[in-house]
Amino acid sequence: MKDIARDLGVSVITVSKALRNHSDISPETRARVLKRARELNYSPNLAARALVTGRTHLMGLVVPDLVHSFFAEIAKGLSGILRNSGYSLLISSSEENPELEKQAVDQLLGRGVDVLLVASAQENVDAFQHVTEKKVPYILVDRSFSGFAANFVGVKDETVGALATEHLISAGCRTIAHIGGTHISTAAGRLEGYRRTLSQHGILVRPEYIVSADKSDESADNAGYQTAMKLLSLDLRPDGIFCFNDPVAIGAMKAILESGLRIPEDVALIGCGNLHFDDALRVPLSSVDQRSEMIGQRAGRLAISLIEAEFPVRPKSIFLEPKLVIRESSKRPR
Amino acid sequence: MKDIARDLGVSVITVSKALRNHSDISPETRARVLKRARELNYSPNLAARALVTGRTHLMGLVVPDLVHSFFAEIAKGLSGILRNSGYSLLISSSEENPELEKQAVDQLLGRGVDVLLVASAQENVDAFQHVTEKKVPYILVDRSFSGFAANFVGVKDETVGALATEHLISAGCRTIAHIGGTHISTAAGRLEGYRRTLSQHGILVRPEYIVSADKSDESADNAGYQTAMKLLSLDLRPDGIFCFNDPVAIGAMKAILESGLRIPEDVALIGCGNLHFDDALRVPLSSVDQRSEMIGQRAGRLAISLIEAEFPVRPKSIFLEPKLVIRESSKRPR
DNA sequence: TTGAAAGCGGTACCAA
DNA sequence: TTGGTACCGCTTTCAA
Repeated sequence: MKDIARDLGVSVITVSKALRNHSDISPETRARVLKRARELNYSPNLAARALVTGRTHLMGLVVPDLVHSFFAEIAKGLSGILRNSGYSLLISSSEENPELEKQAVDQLLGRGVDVLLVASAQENVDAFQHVTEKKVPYILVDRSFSGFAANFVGVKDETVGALATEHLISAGCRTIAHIGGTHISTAAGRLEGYRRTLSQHGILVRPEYIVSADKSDESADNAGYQTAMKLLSLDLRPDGIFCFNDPVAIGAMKAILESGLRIPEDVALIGCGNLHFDDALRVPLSSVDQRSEMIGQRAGRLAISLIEAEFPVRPKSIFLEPKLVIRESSKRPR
Repeated sequence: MKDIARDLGVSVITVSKALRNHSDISPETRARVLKRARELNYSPNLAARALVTGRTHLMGLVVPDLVHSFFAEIAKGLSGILRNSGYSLLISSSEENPELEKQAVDQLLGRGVDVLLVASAQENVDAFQHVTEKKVPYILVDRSFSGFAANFVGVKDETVGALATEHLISAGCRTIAHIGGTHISTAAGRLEGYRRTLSQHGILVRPEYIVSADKSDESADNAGYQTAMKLLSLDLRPDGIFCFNDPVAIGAMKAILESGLRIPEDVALIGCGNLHFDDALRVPLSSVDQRSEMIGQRAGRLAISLIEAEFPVRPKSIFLEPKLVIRESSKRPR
């Protein structure tokens, strides 16, 4: 900037203003500045700008697992919105570990991100009080905390659970099990949708049909495999299994087939997330699409609006409509 | 910092030094400073620090596709190494588009990243001259440019191609086709390995067996599907197909099965990347593992060493050993 | 329409 | 071992 100013015989301030399209600069001065800036291949020092404006133009995203393509798709959607917005994206993975998530959030806050987006692995909301104190706006993505008002983008998990369960029922299943997750809102919501739908259809909700794939010490598909095996060994074997996500469903698929059972004839199967390769699985997997990429996009737009809001705004929840995707794993002959 | 200094009756400089474990501060002063800093929940303004030191402690990673789990795993490995290192990771996706990649790189350079890691979608190395000028160290990941000396972490693609082809031959295939990619080093290297191995075994390299899945206008699996269909309609149908990555192989798998052929009896299939869910596919897919997560880890360590090097160091290539993973898709009865 | 002065929150250099 | 001064590169406020 100094160089440009010197070369043109104007002040640094003038250059600064011209570069940012400030109103009170004559068109010709601006043109000259822009020209020289291009010639010198100038690009502003964002750290310096951040120091004085207090805005870093950095966004932080924390996901439980980058390799789970559901979250990768969210990141992709977000990344697309941010392109050409002037914002850069810091991504951290918590590995589904609440403690690591806290560290990641702290690191991002220390970085001075303008906004934080988190698909949280926390069991409760305590960790976010801390974020609120720092006055950094944040958005919960995919996973929320019941009874806690915060910006949120995702689907209504009860609807997800209801859609999946309803579908299994209409496919002729009557003994429907559910493999859920632990501690997180998505698990609770989907379970609730499952329960409600069964009840509405006058189907008994059996406690032994509700199990959770605890993946604290193993991968999701492994957990799904183990859990499904238990379900299949019950006296009254379920004829349909609704899994709270696709990786778990993949594990369950393996368990069912290894037990010599057919999908969907003996056991119908449905997951959540509609991963890109669901179609190419051993048995193409039915799933509830959660609009993962769209979640990222909407979250990105909301994030920008939050940053640019003059005053703190009331938390806003954006609910996307989940969509049933039916594939072989649940197409039962009537 | 000012507050701490005031509270303790020392200078800001003393605080600064104490906080950074600078040698010439008395242990007791340091202890007092640390204590007060903790009480005040102080965290340094990284933008300010970056401004004066010229180091942002930011790393930039550009990948062609976040949703392709091969790259997600690289990001995961990298992210793991960076945890607690004081570095944060900016991630951008180029969507396999050279132009978008350039933009992403420029944005990251503008951000002042201390180092850049790129799995490049460029056809040639021109775009990196630009990076070199900025004197920002960078590492090519997975994909390199032939004859261009740069830091690199990945596998030797010729070995990958050789491993896969060798395996198909030993599985009894004699008419082996290859679905490659376009313009990038990995595609060229794997093709070369394929050629060389066939020749070594005295098998004719037929041009009509070498096709490329151009995914400029469609997804990789779709491209794989289309391309495989062409191969299957040849007069002399191949009895084995080596695909240059797993998404393409998934498309090819679909094509083969839809054509009423069996895998591996009629056509054996192998891909590259060893994606996590290869095991759960319609036909479990043989693949060459490229140690994706390890690539991320090694790249991360190299990146840190590059930043901390006093003097520019000679570019270093780290080659990991690819590993054959045999699954149903290539287990042919002898 | 332009520019001077001040300062954002730190750190480096050198003197005390 | 401690601290003063200057400055990193930019923006904001206000005066010219």
